[in-house]
Amino acid sequence: MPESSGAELALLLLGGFRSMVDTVQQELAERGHGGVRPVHEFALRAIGAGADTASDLGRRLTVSKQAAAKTIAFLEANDYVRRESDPDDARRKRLRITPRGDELLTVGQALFNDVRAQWGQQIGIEELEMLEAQLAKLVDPGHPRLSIPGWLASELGESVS
Amino acid sequence: MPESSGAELALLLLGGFRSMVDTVQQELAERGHGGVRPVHEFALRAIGAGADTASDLGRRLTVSKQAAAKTIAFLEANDYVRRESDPDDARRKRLRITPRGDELLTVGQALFNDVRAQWGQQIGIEELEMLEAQLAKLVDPGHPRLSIPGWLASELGESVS
DNA sequence: GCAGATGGTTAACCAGGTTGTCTATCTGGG
DNA sequence: CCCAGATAGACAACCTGGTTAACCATCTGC
Repeated sequence: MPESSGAELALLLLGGFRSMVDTVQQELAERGHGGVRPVHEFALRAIGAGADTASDLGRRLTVSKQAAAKTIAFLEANDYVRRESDPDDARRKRLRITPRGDELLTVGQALFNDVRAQWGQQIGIEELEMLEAQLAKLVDPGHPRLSIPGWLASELGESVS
Repeated sequence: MPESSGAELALLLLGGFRSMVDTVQQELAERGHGGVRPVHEFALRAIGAGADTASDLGRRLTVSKQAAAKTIAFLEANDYVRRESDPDDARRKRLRITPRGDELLTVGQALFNDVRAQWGQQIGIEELEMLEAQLAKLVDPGHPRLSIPGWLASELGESVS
């Protein structure tokens, strides 16, 4: 069997993902957001989409609340979110995105879109859209756990505004 | 337009990769290769392709020789490779794939191809081939890092343990 | 023949996840 | 009204894959 091996396809997909993410990460670093990784941006997006406590964020990311807390710790330490106590429930620490956090989301989104636009130039926008459509057909039929689209696609669609 | 955000595309790529890899990994486990993860298979492939020492493997996977050594340790412990001393260079421990390792490669390849074939049925084989061709155009072939970043590696890990 | 490159090992550490345990705080049924 | 149980969060120990750094043994080239 010649060049079209399934393993190669897998590597292509991973390579594509990495390529996008690496580019965005690097540009982000050059814009004053060094150290930010995709996982942080995704978490921030989930917070923007309504996950206002650590436990809640954990649920949305299908990750333990402790893991979510660690991510939040990073976001707080870097002034992307603030944690303020909830007057209605003393157990909770409500999460609020800071202006800097908003800025990160905006810039991040724009950078991802830039990469995508770049790709569109390389292979043609229509081809790119077809690629997306077909990938969506293949990926969406949800794999059991956290095939990503489930927990993120909705949040990703909407801007944080 | 939420429809075509770059971030979403990135997630689609990741989702596609994960989807393939999860499937293969699961099938592998059912065929007596439990605990094997993509990184192991890729490493084994690299060894098969000529990486016959730990340092060499590290270079091919763009990973430190120490990291490569850890992977090799797993492969050796599970009887996928053997390490034998090199008569021509006492520093080296040459890597040789065992029959079981060969079997893993064969089965793994077949499983990946199965998934790919499945995808071909879902969206049409021609469409799939086009998708591959375009992806290949986009992914820098000179930068084919196989290495999986830590934050992703954990996602690829088995939660069974 | 020796300086320097190279292979391998070990150790300390990091990042992000996990589970388990503990406290404080809500909440609902008797 | 009160206590059992659920929930939020914090902390600790541990796992997995990576990273550097340091070190020894062994080649290699001038």
